[in-house]
Amino acid sequence: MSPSITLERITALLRQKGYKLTRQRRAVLQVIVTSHDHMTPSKIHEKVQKIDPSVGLVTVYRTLEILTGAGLICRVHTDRTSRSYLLRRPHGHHHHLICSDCGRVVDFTDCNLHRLEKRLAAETGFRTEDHILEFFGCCSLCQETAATKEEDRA
Amino acid sequence: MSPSITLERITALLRQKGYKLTRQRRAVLQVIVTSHDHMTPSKIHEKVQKIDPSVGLVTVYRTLEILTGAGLICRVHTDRTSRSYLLRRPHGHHHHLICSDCGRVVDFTDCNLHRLEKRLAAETGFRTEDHILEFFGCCSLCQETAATKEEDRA
DNA sequence: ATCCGAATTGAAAAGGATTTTCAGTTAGAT
DNA sequence: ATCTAACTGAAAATCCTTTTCAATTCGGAT
Ligand SMILES: [Mn+2]
Ligand SMILES: [Mn+2]
Ligand SMILES: [Zn+2]
Ligand SMILES: [Zn+2]
Repeated sequence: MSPSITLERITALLRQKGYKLTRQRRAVLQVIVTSHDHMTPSKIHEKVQKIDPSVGLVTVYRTLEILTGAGLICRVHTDRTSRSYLLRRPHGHHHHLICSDCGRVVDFTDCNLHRLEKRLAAETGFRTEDHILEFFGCCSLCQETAATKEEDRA
Repeated sequence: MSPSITLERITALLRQKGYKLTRQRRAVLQVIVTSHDHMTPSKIHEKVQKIDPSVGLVTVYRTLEILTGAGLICRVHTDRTSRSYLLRRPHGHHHHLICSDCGRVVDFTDCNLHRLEKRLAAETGFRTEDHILEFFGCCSLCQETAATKEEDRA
């Protein structure tokens, strides 16, 4: 079992990489660590401003770039125009189950695409090096909520 | 074997849907039908202008929207900021093998993710409804090119 | 072949996301 | 406490995409 990603662990890693731990960065980190949803830079900024209204959107962008470079956050792939980020919880290769209702993301690590990759290589001559895989749907919490509403109506 | 997607077939379908077949739209269609690469609106515009320099970028965007609505083109999911489109060759649900060297896209239809979806539903309670799956790598042509260069050096 | 009206067009402006610039501020080593 | 490179916010610049609007064009009706 790998250790969970805590604020302390992240700040230690950033400090180790030579980054300063500013008031602004702490606020951005706090927002990201305490959320299970994927969030756009703008949404993160909105939440950060509740902690510290003086933090600018540009600083959010800059912090997200650092965190991406350090492998501490993931981007989720959606059809939206703006990017969307999330704390990287599993350390290695993994994928996301994204709730279309609430934005919650559940991670999974075992995608088992080797067989498919091998078949495609044989059929098309294509040598695969990487892949994107994201599932969209409804998380268990939102299913419960929907079920409860259904009951109330009865 | 489903019939191949020809320019005639597409224009017939658009006309049937009540769209006018303008000079500009014909140019955009020609560019898309004759390419196996995914292309950004800007790249498409560039190619369209070689056929007809008077066509504006805005018209390319508008035509892409119509073609998307009619299910005649696909978007590919990459890390780039701008969108990228491609003629939709398989009719139904399918995915892409995208060459990182030349941009060529090879389609495949049989993703076989049902088992994985079932396992994830059992493990996480998540009910999946849709997914994105794209492979990145090197197409057979670019592998040959690379191999030839390697030989020449010897 | 000509006419007509709605659909379509290009140019320009607006919009939205992200990046760059720059002068002032600050974290953290000494 | 001092110092300096790293960091910051505001504003401007860049991209990509959409909207607006007056002029043009397609294609059905004459
Ligand atoms: Mn992730
Ligand atoms: Mn496709
Ligand atoms: Zn949910
Ligand atoms: Zn290639």
